[in-house]
Amino acid sequence: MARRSSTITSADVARVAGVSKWTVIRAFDPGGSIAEETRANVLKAALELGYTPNLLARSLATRRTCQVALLVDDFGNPYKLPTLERLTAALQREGMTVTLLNINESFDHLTALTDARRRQADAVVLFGTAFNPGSLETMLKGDGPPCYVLARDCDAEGIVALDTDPAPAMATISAHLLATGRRLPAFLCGPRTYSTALGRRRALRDCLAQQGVALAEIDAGSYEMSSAARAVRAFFSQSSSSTRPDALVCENDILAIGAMEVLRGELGLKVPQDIAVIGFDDIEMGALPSFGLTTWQQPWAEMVDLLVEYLAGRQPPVSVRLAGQFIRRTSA
Amino acid sequence: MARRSSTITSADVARVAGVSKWTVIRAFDPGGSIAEETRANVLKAALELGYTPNLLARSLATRRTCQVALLVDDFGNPYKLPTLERLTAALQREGMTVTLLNINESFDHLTALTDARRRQADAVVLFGTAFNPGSLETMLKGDGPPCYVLARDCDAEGIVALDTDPAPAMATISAHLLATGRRLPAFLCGPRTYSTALGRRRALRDCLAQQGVALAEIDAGSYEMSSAARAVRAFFSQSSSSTRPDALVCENDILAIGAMEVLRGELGLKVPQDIAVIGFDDIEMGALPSFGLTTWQQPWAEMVDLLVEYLAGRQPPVSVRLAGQFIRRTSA
DNA sequence: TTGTATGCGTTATCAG
DNA sequence: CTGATAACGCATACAA
Repeated sequence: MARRSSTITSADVARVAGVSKWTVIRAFDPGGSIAEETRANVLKAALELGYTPNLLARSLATRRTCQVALLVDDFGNPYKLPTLERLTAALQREGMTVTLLNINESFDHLTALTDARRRQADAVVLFGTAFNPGSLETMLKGDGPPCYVLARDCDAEGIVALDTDPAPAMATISAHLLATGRRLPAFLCGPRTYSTALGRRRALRDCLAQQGVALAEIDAGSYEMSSAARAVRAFFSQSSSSTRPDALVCENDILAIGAMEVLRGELGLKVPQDIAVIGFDDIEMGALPSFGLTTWQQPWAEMVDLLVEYLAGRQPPVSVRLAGQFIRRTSA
Repeated sequence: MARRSSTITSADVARVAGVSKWTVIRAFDPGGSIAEETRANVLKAALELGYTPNLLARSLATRRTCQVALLVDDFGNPYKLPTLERLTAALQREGMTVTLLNINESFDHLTALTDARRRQADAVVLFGTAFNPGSLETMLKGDGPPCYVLARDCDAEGIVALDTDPAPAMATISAHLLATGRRLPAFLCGPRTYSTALGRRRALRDCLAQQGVALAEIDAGSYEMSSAARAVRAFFSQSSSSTRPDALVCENDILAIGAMEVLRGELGLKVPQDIAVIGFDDIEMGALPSFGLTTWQQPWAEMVDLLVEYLAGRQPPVSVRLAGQFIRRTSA
């Protein structure tokens, strides 16, 4: 193979330092048995030449890349950004780095998982993506990196999921609604393919049913504010004043804000007087005085930190469902 | 070196298919000269064994990783998310993948650039990060991957920057303000270390000065809404009714919204009657009826698409300053 | 069309 | 403590 690159390698440094290339490598190994004087010489030569170890070659030999493949598909939800920020920062502190894989129509889970395998990623993290647990299981069959699911539940075999438990959240929300006199609650959910939609809705419905209260259901079909606006507009224009919901619980904050804009801006309803609005996630936007969105805070920091413990190998990976916290503001 | 892994390699497939490992590799090379029958056999064996080429080994040999290191530091600005989405999607379409590097106190540009070099990234993209052009130049000295700067200007040697030109933006905004009778404009900017702060402010000041109008300056110090709120609160509480600004141009939409919340919610001012508010970026939130933020849209799609052309090697990389577009809503 | 030798830059292991 | 040899899995050039 023709040498057509000018990359500086350990052999180059070795030549300059007057040692063998293995000694050069030892100089870069914190625990390498090497004389201090030799190491100093090598490091000096390395600095002169601008040498830096090639991680590709290292990974090939050690079978560790220190890279985590992160699969994301809903870029419309702003909560992803702070979570991404915390996750990347924490992993970088551990010497690991994140490869971001955007899941969409032309790049599905299988493609992404294959890419992660071919790149020898140390682990794969599915961050809030919509997936079919069954097909995921078959995709992960055989060898391949360990797989973690963040912010979504998943009972597939051998997959560790870190999720927010909908039960306490919806129990609290239900109690709050009933305590504040709401009797005609509705639930606004996004795409049906997301398990969170089902989980949260069912949890809320069950809680309300125990008190003899029914839950109306509105389908936005996606997690976009405009979809929420459209769905709310359609639903409320068809409901008479006696059947009109007096509370709207939304699958996430984005939907809640999209709904609120229509309720207040177009339908002239007052929040919370005419209708209570509750979200889920606790995104920054919801905290603005203009919205004052009452919501359920997902324990992002906790989830991310725990995930990093797993990835760093400090704790044995176990699926968990964390609680989160009720954030009461002015919208309910 | 002991063989301690169960990774399936081309040799394994070769054994099953009854050919040499080089033939296996040819089967996975779209342009490889190989008999159709042989290829079919090999692919069948590969499928059985679950073989997939090891990109690490390939990259080591070809000296191409098809990985782009993306350096990001301001995770507080929601516009990053859609841009990230478009960039990753476009690159994945080109067979490239993004490694996300979070720049912060404990992981600076030098660390990130070194990591990118060690990992043999094909290119480095600085996405709206605050950096010192001088030190960047020295860091990039020598070999190393080509470096691109997205959403920020940069005249460092050998660096290609894709940016929004502040001149036409501020000319338009200035004209709009004057045409709508504003005479006491102020500019709200984020951290001083960001070149956009200086560029936009200076451009606006120059335009206004030509018409004999002075520009007051408010310093938020960071890109957080709370900082904007604090700065606006402080500034307006000190200004008398005759010196109070009648227009507030903000370095970005986040600052604009933070400011608006205080202006309307705390100071009881009407937007745009009492004061016009203008942002920069055009984030989704600003388009909500509750804000109706008039702003300057950065041409994200254009910038990203052009960057991808460069990265894919279809166009010779050249620094550009794109125009963008005035988005007039209700706030000014 | 197929097989062979050699190189990519590192790590692991062993000999001195 | 240092040097040497074999591996990691694939690509390239060349020979058959």
